Amino acid sequence: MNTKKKILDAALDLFSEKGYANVFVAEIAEAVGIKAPSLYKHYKSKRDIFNAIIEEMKKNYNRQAATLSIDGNNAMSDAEVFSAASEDGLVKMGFSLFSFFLHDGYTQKFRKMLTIEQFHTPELAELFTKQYIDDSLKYQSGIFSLLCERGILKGNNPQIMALQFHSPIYMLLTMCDREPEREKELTALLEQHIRQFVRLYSKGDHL
Amino acid sequence: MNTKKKILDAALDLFSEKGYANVFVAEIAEAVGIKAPSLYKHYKSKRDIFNAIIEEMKKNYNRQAATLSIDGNNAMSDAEVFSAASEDGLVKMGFSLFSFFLHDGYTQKFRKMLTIEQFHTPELAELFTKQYIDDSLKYQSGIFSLLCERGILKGNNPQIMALQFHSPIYMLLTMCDREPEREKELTALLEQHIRQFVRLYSKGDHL
DNA sequence: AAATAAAGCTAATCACAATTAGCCAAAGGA
DNA sequence: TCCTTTGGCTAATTGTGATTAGCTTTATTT
Repeated sequence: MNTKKKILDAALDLFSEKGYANVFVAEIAEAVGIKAPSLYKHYKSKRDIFNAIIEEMKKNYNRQAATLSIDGNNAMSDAEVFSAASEDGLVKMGFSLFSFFLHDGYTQKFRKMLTIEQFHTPELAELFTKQYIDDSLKYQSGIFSLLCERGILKGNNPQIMALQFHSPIYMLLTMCDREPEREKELTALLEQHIRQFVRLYSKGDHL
Repeated sequence: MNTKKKILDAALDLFSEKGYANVFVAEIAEAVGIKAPSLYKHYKSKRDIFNAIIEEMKKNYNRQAATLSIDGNNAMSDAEVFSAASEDGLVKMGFSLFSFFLHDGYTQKFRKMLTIEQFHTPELAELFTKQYIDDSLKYQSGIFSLLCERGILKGNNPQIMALQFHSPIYMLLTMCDREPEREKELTALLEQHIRQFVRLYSKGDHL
């Protein structure tokens, strides 16, 4: 039931592995358990399926962003500040971010699909940068800004702190996307990065 | 003259913008100034052109890597150590790396092409990670290792230092690939990142 | 229960794009 | 100069893969 949704899932699955142009509508149909022409009862073209995926993922993202205020437009609760205040707290935060992005099926597939299709239109390029970089940086800037204000970390440029915190995580993530068998090794690096980061920005610490 | 080479150039140009599957052989031919069937006097198929690009770029890369010992297997000269020792030295090094990768035509096009095609085969995924991440990290680890040994920087984990130095640079690079109009803004961030990085790893510095 | 809509199927169609056939002109070595 | 190779062209060929036509069945509405 709900074939329309199943089509999107199957298509995302295939697009994320092979790219839009290398997927046949017949493949999508087969994955759903119907024949190719039947797809056209639900979507008017292959492109239309692709666009629907984008719209759906945008919607999800914006919903998430609104509740988590991940788009950087909102303050943190005291509980959140507290949990990010310690080295272990930041490790936990980094890991959960990393793990979610890496293992959540939709998130990973959508990221891979956008990676492949990002140069196809400027809109996709912007979406990519917004979702995976700019918004994350804004959100984390907010956190670091608070941590500095409260004297928990030193530093006067939260934006750069966010860049330095986030980009290694993101890089390790994309490496796992390409070579999943390296996950263990790369997770170890992730932890070392975060611990080092905290020590660097801790007051009076000498590494 | 040397149509064979011109074909590779034109193909790389197109593949890097639209991806392999979205480029017609007729387009490549037109860019070269010949008709599609004439291409087959030089390469036996479209795929063959793609493979030739990969081989050519691999060769170039290995040549470069050998002379620069960028693959991390070689020591630095004293002059290089010296030039990397100061804040301005590292800024310069980061900028020249960034600028080369961003503006060198072949380098940028090849990176974009690999980005699009990376999930097509495991070989391409490995090539991507090797060229743009692992080798850079090894190389920079070597540098930071030296700088630490000589007491110029503090820190005991050159690999993580390299990760923290390199990944923001790489992230800003990919952002410029997607949205070239942001180059100025992103270059400013690059400089701030490097200066901050040096201060963090400087002995007895208080940000 | 009749009527209509929704969703599936098989069998075309249609378009397009890679590749091959076969011809011709220029280049260059014997 | 003749012969062969090289690289180009036009005109097929071929395969394929998205989409449409038109029919059937199932579900929904009245």
